[in-house]
Amino acid sequence: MLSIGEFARRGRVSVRMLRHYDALGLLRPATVNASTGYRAYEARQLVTLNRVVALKDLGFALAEVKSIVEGDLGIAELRGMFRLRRSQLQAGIEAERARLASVDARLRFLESASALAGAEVALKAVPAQRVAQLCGTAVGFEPAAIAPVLGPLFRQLIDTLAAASIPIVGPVLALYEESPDGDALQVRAAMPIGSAHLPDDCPLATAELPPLELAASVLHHGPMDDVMLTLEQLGRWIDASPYRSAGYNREVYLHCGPDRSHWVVELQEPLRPAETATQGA
Amino acid sequence: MLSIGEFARRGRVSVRMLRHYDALGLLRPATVNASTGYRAYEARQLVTLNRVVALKDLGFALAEVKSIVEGDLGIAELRGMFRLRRSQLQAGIEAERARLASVDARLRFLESASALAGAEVALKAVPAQRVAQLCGTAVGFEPAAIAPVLGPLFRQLIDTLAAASIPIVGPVLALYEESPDGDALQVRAAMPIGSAHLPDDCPLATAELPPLELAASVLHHGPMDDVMLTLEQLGRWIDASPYRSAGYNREVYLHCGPDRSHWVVELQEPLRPAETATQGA
DNA sequence: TTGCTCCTCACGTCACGTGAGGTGGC
DNA sequence: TTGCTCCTCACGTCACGTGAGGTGGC
Repeated sequence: MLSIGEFARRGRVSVRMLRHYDALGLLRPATVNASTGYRAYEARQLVTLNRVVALKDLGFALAEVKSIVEGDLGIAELRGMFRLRRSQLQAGIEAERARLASVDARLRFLESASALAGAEVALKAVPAQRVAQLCGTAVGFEPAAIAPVLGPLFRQLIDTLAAASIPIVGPVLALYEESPDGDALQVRAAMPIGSAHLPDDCPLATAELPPLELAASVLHHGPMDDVMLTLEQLGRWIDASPYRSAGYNREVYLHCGPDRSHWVVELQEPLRPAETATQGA
Repeated sequence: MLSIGEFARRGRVSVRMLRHYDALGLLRPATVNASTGYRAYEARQLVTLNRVVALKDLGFALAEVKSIVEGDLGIAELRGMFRLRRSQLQAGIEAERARLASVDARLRFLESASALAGAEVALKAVPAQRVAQLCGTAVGFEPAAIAPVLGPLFRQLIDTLAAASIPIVGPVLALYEESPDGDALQVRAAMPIGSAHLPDDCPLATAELPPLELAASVLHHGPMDDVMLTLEQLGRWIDASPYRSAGYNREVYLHCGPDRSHWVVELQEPLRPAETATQGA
């Protein structure tokens, strides 16, 4: 028989953990002294303790560990628990990898001199353009919600124009508007087509994009997942300028080949002078 | 100005989170109605909210998020935080991968018929053997603590015997004993050498391994990281038998090539009859 | 008046860590 | 008597979720 301290040392766990497992009914001491309350464990209980620790280390909650070690689960239920845990682990690894990629992007950003100066933000005017366009709706405002909407729109737009032999006169654009209920984002994919005429059976709409009298322009390099970093830089530049944002920014896809890390996208944020600013929502 | 409900919907967060961020001083509403306590946010605060959410999603604690968004960190400190987070993420991914491998091993184990029957556990007697041996100390009892100790011992043992041209008469063994203070594990790598004579300058010791009059034997297939599963199976078999464990098991490395998933290791657990059993610690 | 939104406590979550305050055996 | 180990509360951790109980504007 081992005292709780001995048992804890042998099992490489804390005394507090053993008391906790006792309280949960997960691992009860073999005997408890009725007068002193001292717990006593048998050496063979180390096997159970090791199982508990191993299962806990796999990420099971103690309630799950309890049902597993108590052996009142059928083989099918056991398999179910482990399969569930496996899929959770896989999903967790994927999520962590995405986080790591994002942290890496921020580090690259911090280490590039551009992050310090923000020197490439420039004021410009954007002329009106005639475009062929397609619309969609994204459920969120973040890049991960927009990409799966915008991607297919771009593809359909390009394929349709190519099939109709419409000449393209500039890089493809993305434009955003709030949806009426304010909960979603209207996404617009647009391609400049000059004065070209669309065939009657064409599923695309034409539109006249209004000019931007005054816009802040900056180039984003890399995958659009990281565009928030460049947008933050743009936001800081605008905050320090005598202007304020006057709406959602346009995206001009200057270079978008198969390697997403080499994309170049111009962000054009419409501006208005600060004195009359009422922040566009 | 937006009510807390509006702001929460736009920012895709809960109202409770906004109140929490207010309480922490992480994101204060632009104004608070002095009589009603109603919070009011400006639309431009959505930018800050999005930064907060993005940083939180990267796994930063709210206190860290606060110091980052407040901008009172130098570029070096920022870099330090992101580098730390990166290494934490990398370590976390590695740990999750190890867990996943372990869960997979358990699933394979559950799905193999052997897990159900445990039929290959057998009683046997192990004769005495003369061995050359090397000893080491592992800081823990788990496979991950033992492997880095045992591996080099095996390699040194095999290399030394080969250099001395000592013929080997059986598979290599591992034996375990508790260290005197009970906190660590003595690890012994042993190679049967029959009656061969070791040269005087040989760093190896010879020893006579005592026989095991009665042992439970089972084969473990796969990497030793998963040996606990087979040991559990062995433990259940012994529990159901009229015997009890009488010490640490020996490991006989029958097949241990470069592909660890094809290893075959016999586990030999010394037994004594249950009636006289006092569990050897 | 009925809904709806807003408010402030305050408890619960999860697996313990960490004292506080006290007791029992060498 | 002094250490050492053991005991039982009970609060703190972290980022909120979830009521409870109440108020203000349409």
